[in-house]
Amino acid sequence: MTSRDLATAVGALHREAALLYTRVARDFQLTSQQIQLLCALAGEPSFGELATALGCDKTNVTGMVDRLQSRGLLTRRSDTKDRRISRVVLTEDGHRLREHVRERFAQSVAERFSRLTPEERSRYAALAQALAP
Amino acid sequence: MTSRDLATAVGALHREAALLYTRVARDFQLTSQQIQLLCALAGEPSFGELATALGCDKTNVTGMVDRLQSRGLLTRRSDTKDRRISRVVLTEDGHRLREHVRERFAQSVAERFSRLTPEERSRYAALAQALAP
DNA sequence: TATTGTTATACTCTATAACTATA
DNA sequence: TATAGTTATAGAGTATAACAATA
Repeated sequence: MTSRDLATAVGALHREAALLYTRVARDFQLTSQQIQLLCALAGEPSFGELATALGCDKTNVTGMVDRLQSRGLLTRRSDTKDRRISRVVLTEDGHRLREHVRERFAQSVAERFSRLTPEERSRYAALAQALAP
Repeated sequence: MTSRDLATAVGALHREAALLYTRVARDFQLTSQQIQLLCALAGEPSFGELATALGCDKTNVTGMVDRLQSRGLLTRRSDTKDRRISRVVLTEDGHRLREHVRERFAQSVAERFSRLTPEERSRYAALAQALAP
């Protein structure tokens, strides 16, 4: 498999996943970026850590957290050691919603991959070979 | 591999690809969505076909095409059979740029996957198994 | 009547620069 | 001085509703 073929397969899988994220997000009245922020919350990350995980600037995280906080899904907590740092904490509602989102996304992925055309299947099989050691 | 594990791996690959797209796009002074529109241009799609391929509303395609057209990368062409339909055509500059973008993205993907940590590699290997027939 | 692309509107995401409060 | 989060700003992506041209 050439690097171009690998890139094509990765691009196809990326678009596929993006469509699923968008659909799931809409079902929950959220944006795709918002459910990705929720699912990226491991522990209690700082704003900077969230920005790195999401691949965007830290200035954007402020607004995204604002909007999710105003919906009661998460809160800010001051770091006890370094008072410059704010940490993002899921509320109970946030935990519940994230669990539902993950479950729904997993269902969507499973369903989508069970309905691949032969062409799509062979493309992903080639991707699988390239990824395997 | 459970459907949750599959979804986790797909999500990780999606985020990985998104970061690569963003970086490549910035190198060409474009947005991630713009290079995805360019790369999604197979033949001479209508606006509606583009919207479906990109997973967004047709109303957004108008603006995205406007911006790329003002940079000389593509043009509109009226369908000869149905005058309601406009088709999007890459210019010569557009073809050249798309080729460079694809090459750069392929390089980025190849380089990224050559530097996976053992943990990442095993996660993707599990994904590969789930994707293989 | 239905469909295609467009416009208007409102909201979200995004990066850059300048600011504050902490370190 | 340097860093973390914020604000202001500008541009781009997004969906909904309403519209003109065409079928």
